[in-house]
Amino acid sequence: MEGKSQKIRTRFPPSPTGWLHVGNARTALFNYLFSRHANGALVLRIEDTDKERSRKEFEDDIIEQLSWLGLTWDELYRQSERLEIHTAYLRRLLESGKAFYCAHTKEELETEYKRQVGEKATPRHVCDQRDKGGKEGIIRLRNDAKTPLLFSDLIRGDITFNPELLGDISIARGLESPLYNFVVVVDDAEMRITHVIRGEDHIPNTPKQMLIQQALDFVAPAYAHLPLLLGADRSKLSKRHGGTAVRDYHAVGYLPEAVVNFLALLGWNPGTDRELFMLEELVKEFSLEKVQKAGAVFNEEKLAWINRAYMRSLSPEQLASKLAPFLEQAGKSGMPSDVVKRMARVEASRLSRLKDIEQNLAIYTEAPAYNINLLSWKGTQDIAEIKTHLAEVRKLLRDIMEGEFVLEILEKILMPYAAAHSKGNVLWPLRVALSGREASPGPFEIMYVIGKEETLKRIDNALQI
RNA sequence: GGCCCUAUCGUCUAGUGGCCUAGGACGCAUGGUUCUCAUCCAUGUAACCGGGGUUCGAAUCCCCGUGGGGCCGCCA
Repeated sequence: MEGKSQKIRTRFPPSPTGWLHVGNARTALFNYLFSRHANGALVLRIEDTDKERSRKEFEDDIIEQLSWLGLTWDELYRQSERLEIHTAYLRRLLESGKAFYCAHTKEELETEYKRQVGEKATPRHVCDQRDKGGKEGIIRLRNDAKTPLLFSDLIRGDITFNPELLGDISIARGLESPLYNFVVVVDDAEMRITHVIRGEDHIPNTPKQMLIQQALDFVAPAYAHLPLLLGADRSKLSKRHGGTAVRDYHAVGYLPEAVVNFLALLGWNPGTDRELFMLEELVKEFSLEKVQKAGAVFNEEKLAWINRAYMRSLSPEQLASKLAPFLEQAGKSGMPSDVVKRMARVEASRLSRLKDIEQNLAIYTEAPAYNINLLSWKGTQDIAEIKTHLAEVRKLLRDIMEGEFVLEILEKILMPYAAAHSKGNVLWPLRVALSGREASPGPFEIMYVIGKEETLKRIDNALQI
């Protein structure tokens, strides 16, 4: 049968009150994967009803990071631009008597709250001023519901709440200032959202939103509550766990493909042993049935491993161009592009993140200074022997043409000599002469990157010691 | 405290009653390749929270504990 079913529509509703959080990015990703998989639409909704805390730069960051990750959306809304709609629905509720102005002061509510907590009762506010017809104070939804509220979560199954524990739900500070639970319900309905996929921390909001839906005669969307992203201590991932902003990972040179891949694997699995997936492949494989119920610890080691895998799959040219911004940051934007390309080839297996290039950068950009004792392999060689080997190597290198100064040829020409004198005796001093370091890429690799002229210069420097 | 969610190696997870002496990956350890570092390869390390049921048979189903988490705003 031809499906008459409505098109699937999901939404991602961040509030622009901070840099885009990785947990939110994952929620966005799952919404993206679910809707794209079903050929549906994704709505990006900026929830900026809190004027005090919302900032344009955070909204810009949300857009920038989502774009960086390769996530796209079909419609964009700003809640602040929809006030008339919200106010109209608020009026409707007020006029029908389903909502009322609650005149209790903050102090009174606080006293009530403390009393309830003291009595070990559920904190809630059942207003005794409902029918006073007041025109001031916050607007609450009249909640007389007695029968259990049930919804069937796509990930967790049936979840039931006792509505009597909710009290009269606050839905607005006033006609012009609607609150979260109310706005979400109105916007989801207005935007014809079919599936609400959000963090598990929203489960307690769901019954409140259902009550509002009922008052407004809206059909409830399907719900899927995702497991939370956790810190190492297994509590909800937050700023105190360190880098939680997508931009932080962006800034140190994680590849967007790696971040997406890693985030997808947090709380979801393909049902096979495969671990590396590009975004399009995730779209194809994704299903809510494979989503985990328990929280997942955000483990940067695994992210780094995935990132290395993606970086190694890049060609030297591709890696070089991704490295460019980081070289600029390190003040080395003047490096010739062919040198950068060769460096990319050599460093590819040594980087976890693009920014790590800083660690070895000096090897390629400046002649080394080092302790003369370091030139001796395992401390067994004397200066004379070291110089003999370096001089011999220099002779061999001198006859190689500029254009043939590549890994394969360098190795072919020098290895026989090195092997004849026990490799370490030749290669260690050579490598130290070139790098000045105890640990570094190999001598052939360094020579390949810095070229013939610089190579000879560095050997000469060592010879003069 | 109340309500709700949840529970397999340190971490991410496979497992939907027998194929499980529980598989993969990250990490870690050891060995190999190797002038050092890294890569790569091999091997190893390590888990079904506890107790009751149900069943011929439970990691898998049920119950009760316990642990962990989330939420209890005139924030979202």
